[in-house]
Amino acid sequence: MQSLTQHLTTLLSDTFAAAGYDRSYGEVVVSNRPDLGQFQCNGALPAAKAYGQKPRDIAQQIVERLPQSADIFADISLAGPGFINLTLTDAFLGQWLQTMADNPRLGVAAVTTPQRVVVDYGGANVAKPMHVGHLRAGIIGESIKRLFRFMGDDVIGDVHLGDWGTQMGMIIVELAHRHPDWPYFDTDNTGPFPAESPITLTDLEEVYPAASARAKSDPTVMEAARQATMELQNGHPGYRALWQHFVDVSVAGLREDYGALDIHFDLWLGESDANDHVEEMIARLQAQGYTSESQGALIMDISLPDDNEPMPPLILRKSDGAVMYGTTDLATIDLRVQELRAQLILYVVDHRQQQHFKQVFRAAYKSGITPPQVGLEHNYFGTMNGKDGKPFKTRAGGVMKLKDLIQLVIEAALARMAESHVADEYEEAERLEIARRVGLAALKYADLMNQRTKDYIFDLDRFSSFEGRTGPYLLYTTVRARSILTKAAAQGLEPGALLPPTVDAERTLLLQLAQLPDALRMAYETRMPNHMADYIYTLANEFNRFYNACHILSATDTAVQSSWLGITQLFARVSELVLMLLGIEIPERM
RNA sequence: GCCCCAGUAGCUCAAAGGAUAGAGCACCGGACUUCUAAUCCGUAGGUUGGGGGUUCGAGUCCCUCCUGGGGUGCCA
Repeated sequence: MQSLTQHLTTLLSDTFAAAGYDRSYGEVVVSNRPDLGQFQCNGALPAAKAYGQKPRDIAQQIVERLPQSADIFADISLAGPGFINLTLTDAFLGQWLQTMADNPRLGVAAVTTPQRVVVDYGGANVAKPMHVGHLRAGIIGESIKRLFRFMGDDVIGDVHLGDWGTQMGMIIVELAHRHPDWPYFDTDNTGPFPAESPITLTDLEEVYPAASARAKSDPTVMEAARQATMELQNGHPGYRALWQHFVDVSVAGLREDYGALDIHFDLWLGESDANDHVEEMIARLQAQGYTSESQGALIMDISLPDDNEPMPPLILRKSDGAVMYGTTDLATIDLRVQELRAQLILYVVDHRQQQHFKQVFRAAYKSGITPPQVGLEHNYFGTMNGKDGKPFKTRAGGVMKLKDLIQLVIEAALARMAESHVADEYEEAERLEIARRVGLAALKYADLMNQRTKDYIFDLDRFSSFEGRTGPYLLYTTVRARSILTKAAAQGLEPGALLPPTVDAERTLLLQLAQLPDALRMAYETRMPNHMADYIYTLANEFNRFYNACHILSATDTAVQSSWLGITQLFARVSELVLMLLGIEIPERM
């Protein structure tokens, strides 16, 4: 099923073609002048240049060739230098929305050739608690994953933990410093080692910053950390055993944190999972002549003749023998292509990694690890800045923990509920669940509404705001629609066939509902959930206008009433779908 | 130094080269004996950082300058 604008575009394209012009001029978009028409086609203006004619003359020819009967268009007009303004008949609009309502996918066509897509969007690191800086990757990545899945692709979400770099060595060295008596540090000991972790998550949250600080301030500690990292990667039994403990402990905590955000991964792999593949891959790259030695390191040149900036080589193996994340990322791509049969890999990672991914992607294509038809994309997002415009530190301490932030928004939601007394008589458990969903909706929507690629200001007030353009507004509106349907059902009233709209608020709501496929397609093509966030806010706003203008349950005309219930149901279905795609849970009532 | 990104209402953000640059917050004024007022309606708020250029048409594309942020071979 085509979207409404696609349908109209086809119609206009045919008309342009019939008049002897290229089809491409027939694109129809929603009008930015609703006072003049519901849709517009601007094709006559560029066509005028290509064909050496006056734009108004071309537009006039198109207008004359369009079906003048009242079947589709109530009004076709020519304005300004050559804009074609289109307004649909209410009958056609009502009929179109009925078709959408009858469609299980709400008129959203699935992709014709589904692809195996890997979305790499976790970004969390072992041994570090999740903080506010981890929000975006999880929230945006989860939404992209859900959208791709809904569009019909075969999607695998991978958290891809940071579990193999120098930080691991730092922790090992720090623990060796504190507990030299632990069996993991006895070089003669090859195991077995204790099954019980010697360290808890709480311990790690204190150990990591301490380890990081000590390594940074003391070069010999840093050197020891590098050495430990190399030994870990090369299979030092004690280090491996200890490392496995803190990975397990961390992953248990991370599962909880992501679970609390309703973010779920299909794979809990990390950098370390590519390690067994690294040697083979490096050997292959060496044999194929892609590598060279430089300053003791094994590197791969990935510069191109027309680069307008110095492009550093990808360092496959450091001079100390350890590998960095560029190497594990490359090996991970190899595994994803070979074993997961990935056709498209999306990296939802912040924009500071742009050069890194440029390097890795170049290496992947150059070496043939990635065949040309497989897509590698860095769908980067902007950093969260403080009110001073400076980014939050992702490495050093002092940043608000994710758990604290979540707790804070839930408490704000509870306060808001107490204020309006709506939930006073609800059971405690339900009240808490509503607060959880409302708080998380506020948090997630405040993030998703921002354009993915841009930085934005982290402002607690925004995350605990429940009025206007917020997540809770969307929940409230959806719950309100559901509530009407429930009340109607209790009176024996069911949603029925959609009639042509008669009220302005109703008409604009239908037009907005009809844009669902376009909004999803835009978000899908650009991998930007904010297009869905924009859409659903506008839609909810139109529903609330409709709600205020048309009192459904007291409507006297039963056919109109059942049509309005039909519209309400369609709105609820669309809203539930889009909120699901944004990763936002809706309460039963609020 | 070089390379990316951003600069739009008091604040936070929108605006596939199209007509009169739009929302939310905050401010001011209206609408609940009626389906949940976490709602709706209205007023006000702008030489889109400066300057040049391309175009029938520029917030959007090009050049240049200013400001801020990020990246820039052995952290991630």
